[in-house]
Amino acid sequence: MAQGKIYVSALEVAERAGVSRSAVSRTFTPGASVAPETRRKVVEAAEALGYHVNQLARGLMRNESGIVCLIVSDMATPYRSSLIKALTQQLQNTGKIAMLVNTDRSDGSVDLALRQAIRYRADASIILSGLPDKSIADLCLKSGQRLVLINRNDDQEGTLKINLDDREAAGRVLTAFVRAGCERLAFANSDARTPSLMAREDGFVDAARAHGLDVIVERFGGTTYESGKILAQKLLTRSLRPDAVFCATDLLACGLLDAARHQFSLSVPEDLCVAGFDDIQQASWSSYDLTTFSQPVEAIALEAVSWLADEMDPAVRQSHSSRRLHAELVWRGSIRGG
Amino acid sequence: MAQGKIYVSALEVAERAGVSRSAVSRTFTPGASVAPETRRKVVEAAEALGYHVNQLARGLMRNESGIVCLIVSDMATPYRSSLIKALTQQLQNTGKIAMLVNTDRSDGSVDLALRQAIRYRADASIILSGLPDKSIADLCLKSGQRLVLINRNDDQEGTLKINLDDREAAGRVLTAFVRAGCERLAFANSDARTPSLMAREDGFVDAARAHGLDVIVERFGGTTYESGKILAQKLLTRSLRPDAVFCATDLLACGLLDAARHQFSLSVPEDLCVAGFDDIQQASWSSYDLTTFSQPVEAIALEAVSWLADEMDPAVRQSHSSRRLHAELVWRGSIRGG
DNA sequence: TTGTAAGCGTTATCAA
DNA sequence: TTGATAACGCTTACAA
Repeated sequence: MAQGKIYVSALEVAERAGVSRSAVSRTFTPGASVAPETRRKVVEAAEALGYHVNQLARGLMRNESGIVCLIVSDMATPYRSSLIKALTQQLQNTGKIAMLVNTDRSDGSVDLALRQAIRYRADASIILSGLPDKSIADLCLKSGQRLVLINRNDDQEGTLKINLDDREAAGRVLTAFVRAGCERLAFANSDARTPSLMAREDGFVDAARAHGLDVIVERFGGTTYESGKILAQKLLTRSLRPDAVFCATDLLACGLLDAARHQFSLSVPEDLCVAGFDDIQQASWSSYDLTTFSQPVEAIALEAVSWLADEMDPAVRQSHSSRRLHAELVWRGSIRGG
Repeated sequence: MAQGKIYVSALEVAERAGVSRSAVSRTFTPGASVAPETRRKVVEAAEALGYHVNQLARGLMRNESGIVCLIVSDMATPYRSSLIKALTQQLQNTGKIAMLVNTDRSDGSVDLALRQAIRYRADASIILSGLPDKSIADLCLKSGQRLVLINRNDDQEGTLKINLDDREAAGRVLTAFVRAGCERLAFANSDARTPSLMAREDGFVDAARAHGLDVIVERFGGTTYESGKILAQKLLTRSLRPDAVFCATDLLACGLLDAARHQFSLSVPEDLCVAGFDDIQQASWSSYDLTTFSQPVEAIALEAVSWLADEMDPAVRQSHSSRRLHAELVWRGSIRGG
């Protein structure tokens, strides 16, 4: 039990300033009418006393906590952490504050996180990984909490879904591979089967088929560097070795590249063309120099936060509940003939 | 204004269960005395209604919000994000929840973050970057909010300071360099001059001097990959080229390694030995294979969180207010003769 | 073990 | 513009 928390209250400020507590309240409520002289006295007293509005109480009254809950797994990953950074920053810019909840791969863990969001009466929850149970998501929505899903698709009504044009992006890599003269194509995926990963895979396979080409698909583990190395083993030991691999994420691509060069002594892009997805920092490092797609993290964060800030009636909100953002191809040296 | 948030309250649960609201409250208060039959009725009603305790109201009454504020800059960086992950996880394990505040390099930004922590009546704040103004830190402490400083040193009383044995670690790299037969030593640092970075630098320089060796010190920019590349330019174009560089962080080391190999065509560790600090993921990637020091993130998080959970009177807490953790040398291939 | 009632620090309503 | 007063949803003596 944390003891002895003794913050100064509006009442003390009011007494010191010689005004009513309502005057104090108004002084700290943007847009409330308070005489300049009164405001001055209040501000002075507040500063002298070290007064800070109690957001717990304010949230209770206003029915608006200012809290937005970020629900994430694998948050130490380059892409995830950059998204978290963008989101917290944008939230702060609009006067909100981020609460961060870690989830693991287990099914109920998103639900648990959402329950925590409800307990703290978060104004909204942004889900970066996993998918909540329908019943708990419904509870959030019914309670007036907004829900944003990033890179998942789900038919929940009243939520904002932000996605990329993964399928189309996959088609663009294929074109690049074909132009580079590649013929034996492969796709390296994790076995997680999340919507965005599958969209990249399907998009690539379909586009290849349209060109009359086949794709070797391998899936393994999570979207990690280590999985990338293993996928390299599986792909590069084949009798008909692929000459182009599209990796579902940059992390996979980095692992695959390292294995290709150091274990299989292949030259990139001469012997093997590689593309990734996410444009994490490391993709630009000269050891990788990876051609990839940039995740528009700032744009994603902006979409999410401005949708949250938007005051619109539920009907309108619903009709604007899905955003598709563009993943830009970032040309680097891992595909021939950029 | 978020409208229409309509959560079910304890009163509604009480009515449905046919008990008083205090019975409901007690049911959700661990260790409160309530008859099994009453509890059953309450739990049933709560589940049917989708009731969740309002932490805003509970925090107001109990004078304990359950919120811990994490104050961080450069949170998308590998080391920082892994520390954030460990902290949020451990906090969740003890029933607390993390609030995340982004700071930039500017001076007042930590103060602003701390003010936010005060407004939400956070039980504690953990500062990972920057240093608060004494007056505001005092306000936190006086208000009963606990303060944890990671990798900063400051003489604030009543705060927990967690540090590593940076100086000693630096001495251990020096020994390794000397054993490897290196003679022209260099230290690559950012110009940020934070306590831990300076401790590594000073420790290295002093240890070298004790061996009768000089150290070329270069400082530039932030602790980033790009700075590492620039530092490589500065160090490796010297007429007497260093044959060993200790980099203040792994990110610097990665940049320096890439420049050394790709721009200066040097072999590591044959022509140049390199060591880093932090043991970020990328240090273990085969393109880097960097000898470095591991940041004991889990141990750091554990120290912080258990100190927060500890109920002790202020006097005792003060005498236990500083922890020094050990940074373990992780041997990889960037120094000869491991 | 249970219920009643007071109080936590705010804001919103409504006269003045 | 200002001040009293009633909420907000909860916990916690205190009494039953």
